[in-house]
Amino acid sequence: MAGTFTEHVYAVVKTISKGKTMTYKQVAAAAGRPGAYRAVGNILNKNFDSSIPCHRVVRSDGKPGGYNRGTARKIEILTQERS
DNA sequence: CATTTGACGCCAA
DNA sequence: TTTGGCGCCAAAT
Repeated sequence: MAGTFTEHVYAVVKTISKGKTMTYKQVAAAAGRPGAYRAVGNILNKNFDSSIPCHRVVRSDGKPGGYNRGTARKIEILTQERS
């Protein structure tokens, strides 16, 4: 079990079911730091692990946000899984 | 060790 | 309703 906030974020994102999406705030809250939604984005940004569906994490505005592999790619994946 | 950055979020104008 | 500015946390430099 990870004791660091970063590891918790990874675990939470991995928990997101296919076709589902969670906001950065929800992920941060689930990780134990509801106010660290900023850090969540920064953590995922540096994360290049394909085992982590970081593309399932979106903004509260409904916008996809960003993606370390290209925002357009993220939108495409989300559209595919959401269908 | 201190400062800046960054895939955000919410409030005020 | 839309735009701008401020605040937050963790990691990188």
